[in-house]
Amino acid sequence: MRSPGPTGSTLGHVTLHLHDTATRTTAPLTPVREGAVSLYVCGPTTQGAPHLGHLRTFVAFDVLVRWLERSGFEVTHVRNVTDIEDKILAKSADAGTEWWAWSLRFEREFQDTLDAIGNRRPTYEPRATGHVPEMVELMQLLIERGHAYADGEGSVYFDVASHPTYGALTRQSPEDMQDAGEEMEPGKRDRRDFALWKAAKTTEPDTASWDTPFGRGRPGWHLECSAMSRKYLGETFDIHAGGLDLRFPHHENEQAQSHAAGFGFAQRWMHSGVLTVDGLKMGKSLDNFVTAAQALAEHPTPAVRLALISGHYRATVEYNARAMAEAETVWERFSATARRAAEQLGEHPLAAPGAELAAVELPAEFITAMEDDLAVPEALAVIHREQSALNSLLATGGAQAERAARLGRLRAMLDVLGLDPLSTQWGSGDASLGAEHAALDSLITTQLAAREAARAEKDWTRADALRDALIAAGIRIEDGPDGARWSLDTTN
RNA sequence: GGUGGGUUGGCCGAGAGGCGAGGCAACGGCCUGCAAAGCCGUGUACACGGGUUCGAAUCCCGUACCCACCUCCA
Repeated sequence: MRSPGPTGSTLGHVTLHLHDTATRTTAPLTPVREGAVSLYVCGPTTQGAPHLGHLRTFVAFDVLVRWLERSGFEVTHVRNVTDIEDKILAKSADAGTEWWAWSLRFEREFQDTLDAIGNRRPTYEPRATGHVPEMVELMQLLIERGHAYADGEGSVYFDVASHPTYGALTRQSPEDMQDAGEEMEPGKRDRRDFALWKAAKTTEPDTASWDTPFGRGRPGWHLECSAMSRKYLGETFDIHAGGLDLRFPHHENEQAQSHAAGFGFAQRWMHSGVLTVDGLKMGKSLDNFVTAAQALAEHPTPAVRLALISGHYRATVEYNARAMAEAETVWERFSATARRAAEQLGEHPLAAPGAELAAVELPAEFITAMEDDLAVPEALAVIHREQSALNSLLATGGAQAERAARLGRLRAMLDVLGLDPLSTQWGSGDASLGAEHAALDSLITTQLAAREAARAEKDWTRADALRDALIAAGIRIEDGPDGARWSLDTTN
């Protein structure tokens, strides 16, 4: 285990390089506070169920967090919940539900889904509605500094013209945005100005607005992230991350607010590529999402996770049946190899579900790949090579110490990706020793014994009939030197 | 129109001036009673046209097509 140095993590000459979408360069990570990394990831708006586009982003940055922690950094990971917003109010009203009940329902669904797919939980998950005083304070600061104005009706706007570097993040000049912008509300001075705070509407419930010195209203979308990142990470922090589609307007506006308030704000921006279906972005505007629930019901969960990280985090990833079939096959191979090795190793510590994988030394090529802007596709190539070597060893009965070492390395690398097949999260062996599994094991073992007897008598017809019946029932049979072992065939 | 990203073998997907990443599929071999699993082997691909260079998928110029964002979006 290495420890971070003053300019980032160190391992000989290797240093973590991450791409910064603001400068479009890939450079060494140099944290504000030595040995620690502060990360803000834009979280969900709880207007509906999580879809695969959300998962893609949150899984990508979960891999970042895992790698940072594995590298010895103390990570403070904040992911907000936007629990009040136009669509939440509209949809809950249509459904005849309180907006806060609607929000909480999907907040829980997001949390459950992200737990299910194996993400680590953020350090803090602040809700927008819990930070109204912080937002009011920030608006007052912006007004004092001449970068925001209240319209007297309860709305507060950011004054884009007062902030010369507006557009810097996305390299757009405000002049090019002349005819764009949010709705031209009566109190706005310029169409490009955006709402920090939105005046209460008579059509919206009283519970959806708060009293402020500027009048009664509710948070605009962008202000909350500036207020919450400041509260939990400080005025200057290391990384701000989110989906590529949030770059504009959301991140541009966040940066404008925080910089105009005098904060150092994010030192680096990381954006995950979009997830596509038939070549087009999965998203609200096209209404082409596959919900997380659908995908997880149709495929083994770790295979979904694997499919989402199989392309580099900044590349576009296409979701389709073919890609999923491949991910399932690959996952099944990882899983089978690890289980086979664990069975051979018996009580060895590296075969246990809670093995100390952090103590396992990772292959240099794997580290090099991950340190190079999280090159997961390259890291997977290293994993595949390790897997082949382990399989060869298992077939030829190599030395126990070497088998254990290779299994440890395989698991440790997969664990960085959140895909250790023997973890309590994904382990299907010991973890499923429930009554159903025991009953199934008893029945199948009887069938396999009958097949062995037939094979001993060279009654191939009967032996094959027994095998075919098990396969038809969805049982995978693997013959080995010590007899047959079985597992459930999850690939269809 | 503006700002970015992209086009790699049957499919997916890295790489970024010389060395055939890797995976899935397919085919052959080993193993097997036969299979499955596993292992070994087999693929000279980089949108198109010019240019630079001893050498270009990689750099430069041009062209075509695709995608994202340009105030709802992870």
